[in-house]
Amino acid sequence: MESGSHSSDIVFDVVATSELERAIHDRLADHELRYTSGRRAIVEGLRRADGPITLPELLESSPDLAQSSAYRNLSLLEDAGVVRRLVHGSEHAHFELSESLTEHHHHLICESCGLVRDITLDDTLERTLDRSFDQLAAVEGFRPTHHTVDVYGVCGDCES
Amino acid sequence: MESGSHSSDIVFDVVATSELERAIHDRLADHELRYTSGRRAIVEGLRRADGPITLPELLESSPDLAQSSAYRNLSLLEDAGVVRRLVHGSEHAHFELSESLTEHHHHLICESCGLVRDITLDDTLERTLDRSFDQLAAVEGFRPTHHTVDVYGVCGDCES
DNA sequence: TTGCTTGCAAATGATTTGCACTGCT
DNA sequence: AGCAGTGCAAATCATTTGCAAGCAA
Repeated sequence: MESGSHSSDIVFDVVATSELERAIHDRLADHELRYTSGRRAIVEGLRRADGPITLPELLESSPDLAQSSAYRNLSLLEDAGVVRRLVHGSEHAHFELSESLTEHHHHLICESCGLVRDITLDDTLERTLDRSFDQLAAVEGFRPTHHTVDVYGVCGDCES
Repeated sequence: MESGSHSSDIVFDVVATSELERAIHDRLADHELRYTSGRRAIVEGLRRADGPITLPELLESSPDLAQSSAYRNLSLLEDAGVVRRLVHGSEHAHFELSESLTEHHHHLICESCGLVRDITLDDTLERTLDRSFDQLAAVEGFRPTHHTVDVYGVCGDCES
C-alpha cells in the first residue's frame, strides 16, 4: 500500500496543476510579464494554503522570497487577474488565487485572530443575490462587476 | 421608525435626533466616555453625509476638527458601538453610524472613485442569507456575529 | 482636584518604490 | 545586447500615540 498508494492523486494533481500553470502563464503573457520562479513560488504558496493568507504567512511558507519582490509580484499578479487581494480590518491584507482560476466563493472571517476561510453559497441563492444586485444597482446608476459576502464571527480556536 | 404622532418631517427629525443623541450619550457613558462637542461634530458629520465617508471628507464637513482627535474619537466611538469602520481597497477607511443606531444595510462600492452608497436587501432575502450563514458557520466551527454584502462596480459619475 | 479631552508633533508599520545588479531570451 | 526581474534600503502615507495644556464634574 505504500509505493503506489498515492499515484492517482499525484497524476490528477499534476494534470490540474499544469492546466493552472498554463492559464497563469497566458495571463501573464497578455500583460507582458514572465512567469518566473519567484512568481511560481507565490502561486504555489497560495495554492497550498488552506484559504487566503497574508504576506508574512506566504513568506513563511516560501522562505526564499524577498518581501519587496513578493509584494511587487502580488500586485502584478493582481493586475494580471491571477491573484485577488482581500482587505479586511486586520493589519495585513490577505491574498488568494483569483476566482476565475478557482471558483466563486465567499469568506468566513474570525474577528479575533483574523483567520479567513472559504465558503460557498448554493447556486440558487447566488442567482437570487445577483438578481437583487442588478436591480439595486440599476436604481443607483451603478454597473455592478462583482460582489463579496463576508461572514464575521469567532472561529473555533478562538472560542475560549 | 414611525411613531405616527408627528405631523411634519421637521418635528420628526428633531425628535429622532434627540433620541439618537440620547442613545449615543448612553453608550459613551457605558464606556466612561463623555459626549463632547468634538464627538458631537463627528456624529453630525456622519449623520449629514450621504453614505459612509472618509476622514478627509469628515474634516472637510467639519473644518474645526483636528485630524488626530477625529481619528482618536472615531476609534473610541467604534469601540462604544456608535460608529462602524468600513475597510475596502481604497486608501482611506470609510466611517458610518453603527447599524444599531440606523438599520441593517449593505454597500455599493465604486471601483473607480471609491464612492460608497447604502443599499438594503428585502427581509426575505436577508433571512435566507442568515440561515445559510448559520449552517455554513456551524460546519466550520464558527460562531457568526454579523455579515457584510458588498457590490462592486462603477458608479454613474465614473462611467465615461 | 481629578482625570477625561484635545491638538501638536513625532512615531508606527504595512506597503511601495529607487536603484544597481542579475539573468532570461 | 537589451530589457524584465530581483533584493536591499529608503520612502510613503494613513493611522496611531506621547505629551503638555485645557476643561468639565
